[in-house]
Amino acid sequence: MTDTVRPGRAERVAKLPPRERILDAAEELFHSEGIRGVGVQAVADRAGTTKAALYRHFGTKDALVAEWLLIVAAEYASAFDGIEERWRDDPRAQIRGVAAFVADGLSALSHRGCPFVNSLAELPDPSHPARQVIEAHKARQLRRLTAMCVGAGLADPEEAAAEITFALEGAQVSVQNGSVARVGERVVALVDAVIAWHGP
Amino acid sequence: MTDTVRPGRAERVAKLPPRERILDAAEELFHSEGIRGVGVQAVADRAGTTKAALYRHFGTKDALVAEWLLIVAAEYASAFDGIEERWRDDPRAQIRGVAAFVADGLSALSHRGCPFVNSLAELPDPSHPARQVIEAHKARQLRRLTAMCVGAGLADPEEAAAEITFALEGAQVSVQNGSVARVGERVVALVDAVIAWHGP
DNA sequence: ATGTTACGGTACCGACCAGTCCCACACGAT
DNA sequence: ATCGTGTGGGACTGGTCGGTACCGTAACAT
Repeated sequence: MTDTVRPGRAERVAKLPPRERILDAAEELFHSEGIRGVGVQAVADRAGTTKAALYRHFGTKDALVAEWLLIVAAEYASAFDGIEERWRDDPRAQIRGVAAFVADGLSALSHRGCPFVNSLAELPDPSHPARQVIEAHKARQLRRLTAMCVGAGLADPEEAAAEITFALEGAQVSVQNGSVARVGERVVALVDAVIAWHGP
Repeated sequence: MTDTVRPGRAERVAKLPPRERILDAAEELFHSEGIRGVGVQAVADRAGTTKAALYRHFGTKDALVAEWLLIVAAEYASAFDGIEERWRDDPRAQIRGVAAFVADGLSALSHRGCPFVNSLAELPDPSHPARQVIEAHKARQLRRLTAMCVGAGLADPEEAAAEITFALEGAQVSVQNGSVARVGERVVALVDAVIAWHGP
């Protein structure tokens, strides 16, 4: 009775090559359970493949972690692209769009915070291959935010971008421990205030 | 020649009872290497004692983690006490004092961020004994910050306290990845701006 | 002197870890 | 038909993990 035509989870993604399935599984498990809390066997199992295939493609757990974060960084970057595209000549609205994007991400159920921040907490070794991915992503994000602040004509764009970064990161952290309520609205309000504060 | 009178690290703290030495070792190792990255054997070694003694006192690694965080929370609380005492009838200065306190903590070399946030990233299990310690601490800190905002006569103290919390948490996160410069000054500036923004 | 207690030391357990190896099978190209 | 390649399956290694049990001893109270 279990072998009906209804495709199970493993079969739904069975059409993708093993490499993509492994990355999907890593995405899900690393984010929800933590990197060190997930063994490569568990990743291979959820991907419907084996450890051998995993090591054939990535060579190392650390490399898999780095590649996973690289994909997440690309997703963030394309979200930024969409925001810049949508409010093409209104940098102020772009900044608000970024804040709204983060606020939306907060409502994801059982939110575990920013994958980069969590990974940073789990990987204290500065030579870990994932570290440069994280730092590059954060630096790039700050650069884009700074460019938006420049475009918005803010008096001190670097300062404003830094403060907005604090707000966004802080909101993602605060949503993990349930102390602060209505985090989404409040981070948007704070970013708005920062824009107004530095505005022309 | 190695058994001179110069006391080694183990002897410097040898006067403290084993329980305190274990907690000191846990503090150091858990914070710098991460909870899951440190074995109980390593904690016992650095404490100059044995795993047996560690388990006699704490029963479980998880319990040791919880007790460590309890101590850190108490240290934060007493720092808040000192700040409230120092600017006894100037709540606005108290808030700035909190921001300066956090900013000072950022300059600690090889800063690994807030132990509570890092632990949260490492302990996704909501039933972990350390989780309630973390949540209680964060809630308490927000409550005290809100009280300061009330005392300062801010228009919307809950909102202001939440935004200040975002700023402080975000600064601690941002200092881990070196993307943002001058984090200390900037978080103080942001908190100042929030006060002014909500102020009467 | 005697008993109690906490201590340091160590051997040990079962479980899990990252990583390796070999095998049988399905496929596509020639 | 044959070959090479990537695959899923599983056994295996060496090491580390959290946690337990046992022992001899030093400190202290009585």
